[in-house]
Amino acid sequence: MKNSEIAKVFQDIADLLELKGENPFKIRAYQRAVRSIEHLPVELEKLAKEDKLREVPGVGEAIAKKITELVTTGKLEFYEKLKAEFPEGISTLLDVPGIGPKTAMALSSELGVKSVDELEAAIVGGKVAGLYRLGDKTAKNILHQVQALRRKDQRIPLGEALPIVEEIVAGLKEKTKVKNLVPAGSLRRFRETIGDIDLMGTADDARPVIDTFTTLPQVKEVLVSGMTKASVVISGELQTDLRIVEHDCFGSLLQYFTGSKQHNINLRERARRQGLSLSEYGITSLKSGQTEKFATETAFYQRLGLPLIPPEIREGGEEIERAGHGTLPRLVELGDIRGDFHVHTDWSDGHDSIEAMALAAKALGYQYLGITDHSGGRGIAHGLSVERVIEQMREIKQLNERLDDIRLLSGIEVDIRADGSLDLPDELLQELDVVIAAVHSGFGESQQQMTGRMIAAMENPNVDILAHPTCRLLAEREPVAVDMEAVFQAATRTDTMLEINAMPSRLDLKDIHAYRARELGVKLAINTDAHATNQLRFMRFGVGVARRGWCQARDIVNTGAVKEITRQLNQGAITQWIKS
DNA sequence: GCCGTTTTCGGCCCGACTGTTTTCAGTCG
Repeated sequence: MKNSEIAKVFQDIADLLELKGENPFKIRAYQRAVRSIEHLPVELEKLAKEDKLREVPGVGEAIAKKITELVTTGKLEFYEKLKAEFPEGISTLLDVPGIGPKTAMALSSELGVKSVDELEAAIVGGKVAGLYRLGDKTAKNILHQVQALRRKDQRIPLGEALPIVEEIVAGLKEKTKVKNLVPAGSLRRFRETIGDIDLMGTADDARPVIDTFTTLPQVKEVLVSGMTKASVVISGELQTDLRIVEHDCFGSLLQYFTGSKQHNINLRERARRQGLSLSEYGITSLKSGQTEKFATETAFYQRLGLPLIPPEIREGGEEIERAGHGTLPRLVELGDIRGDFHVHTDWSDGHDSIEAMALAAKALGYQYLGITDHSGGRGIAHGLSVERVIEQMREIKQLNERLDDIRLLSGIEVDIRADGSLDLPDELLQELDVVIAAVHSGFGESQQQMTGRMIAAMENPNVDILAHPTCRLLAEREPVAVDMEAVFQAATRTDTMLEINAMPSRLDLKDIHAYRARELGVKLAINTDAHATNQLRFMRFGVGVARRGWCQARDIVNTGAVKEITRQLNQGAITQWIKS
C-alpha cells in the first residue's frame, strides 16, 4: 500500500472524527500524521517491516499499529467501523469551502444531503436557508462556492503561476510605493503546484497599494478589499491575496504566511515551551504580555534561538529540530550551478541552433552545456540517426574550437526501448561525452517491467544519467509505475546519475525522491531539458526541487567545475567514428 | 492521539472574518 493511499485513509478518519465531534486534539493528531506521511521520502511499508514507524513525526503507538494493519492486511477495522457510522459520501461535503463539520452534519441529518450535487439541489430548493444558524446569505455563499469548485481545476503547476506573479509584482512596484513585495505561501516554498497566490509587502500608506492592486488589468473579480488586505480572482480562476503591513512587522508577517501550516504549528508549540506566543504581528511574552516586532524573518527566527530556516524545507518535518541543533545543511543555490547536461537543439525537436544554446548558456555564466538531442527511436520527432550523431559531434568539435568560456559536451538523450535496450549502438554511445537514457514509450507497463527496463539501461556502462525517472507530466500524465527505491539502489550500484528535470511541467525527480536519493548517496544532476534558449532559465525550478530535497551543492554534480565534470563523464574519443 | 530544555500526565497555535446573533459559533488560512 502506497503512502498516498495510507495518508488518504487517515485524512478520511480525521474528517469523520470531526463530524463525530471527537476531541479536537485527537483529530489534529491524525491530520498531523497525514501531512507527515505525505512528505515522507520513504515508503511506510518499508518502515513497517523494519519496525521504524515510530520514527515518523506525529506517528505514535496507536497510529503505528494502524499503519501496520493497513500495510499487512490492506484494510483497517477501526476505519471500516467508523465509516459505517455515517452515510456514504458525507465527508465530500467538507471539500466545499465554508462547510465545516457542524454544517455538514446538519445538512446530512436534517436534509439527508450526502453529496455536493444533492447540496446544490437543496440550496436551490430553498431548504438550506432556515436551518439553525444558517441564513439566506450563508446558503447563497455556499452555492457560490459549489459552483466555483466545479469551475476551478484544482492546483496549478508552479511554473505557470510564477510568471503570472512576477507580472503582478512588477505592475505594483511600478505604479505604487510598495516595498518588500514578495510572494509567500507554497509559491515561496517552491511546492510543485500551488492553490492560490499570497503576496506580502510593506508601505507607509497601504490604501493606494490595495487600490492599485484591485484595479490591475489581470484582475477579473474583487472578493475582499479592506484597509490592509485584498483578495481578487485573476485570469485562470486563480485567487490572489495581497497583505500590506508596516515595515517593522514584515518579518513575522512573511514568516506566518509562508507556512507551511504544519511548520507554523510546530514552531508555535516550541515557542510556547519557551514562554512565547507567535502571531503575524510579532512575538508575545506569555508572562508580560509584551509584543516584540520583527522587520526581518532572520530576526524573527533568531529570537526563537534558531537560524533562518529556508522556505523550501518548511514542511513540518524535522527542520525545526535540526535548526535548533545547528545542523541545517547549506542548501544548493542557483548560483552554484555551473552547467546543464540536458538540452535540445534544432537538430531534433529543439527550437534553436547549437550555437545559440551555447551562447545563452554562456550568458548565464555556465562553464559547460550538454547537447543531448533525441535519438532516432520510434515516436520521437526528428531523432538523430547514427550518421547524424556523428555529424553533430563534428559540428560541436568545431564550435568548441571557436567558442570561448563555454565547453560543449557531445551527447544524446537515447531512448530506452520496451525491453530495456538502448536505441543506439554501444560503439557510438561510448564515443559521446554524455549519454542520457530516457523512457518515452510504453508508459502503461507493469511496475516490474518498467523498473527492470530502467535498471537495464543504467547497467549499460555508457549511460551517465537516467532522465526524468517517473515520466510524469504535472496535471497531465500520472507517473509511471516504477519502484523508485530499486532505481535508487541501482543508481548507486552502477554509478549512474539521476536527473532532477527542471522543466516546470515535469519536476522529476520530485522533492521527496530527491530527498531519499540524496540520503542513499545517489549522484544527482539538475537539468532543464531546454528546447529553446529561454528555457535554460527553468534551472531555478530544479534547484527548488533539490532544495526541498535538502540537497547541498555537493549532492548535485553540475555544481562542479568543467574539469571535475569531464572526469566524471565518459571521455569520448570522437576521432575514430569521424574517420570511419 | 502525540509528546517532553517544566511534564510519562496534562497539556496541545493563533487571529480574523462572517453571519447570525444579542455575546458567539463556525470556518478559514
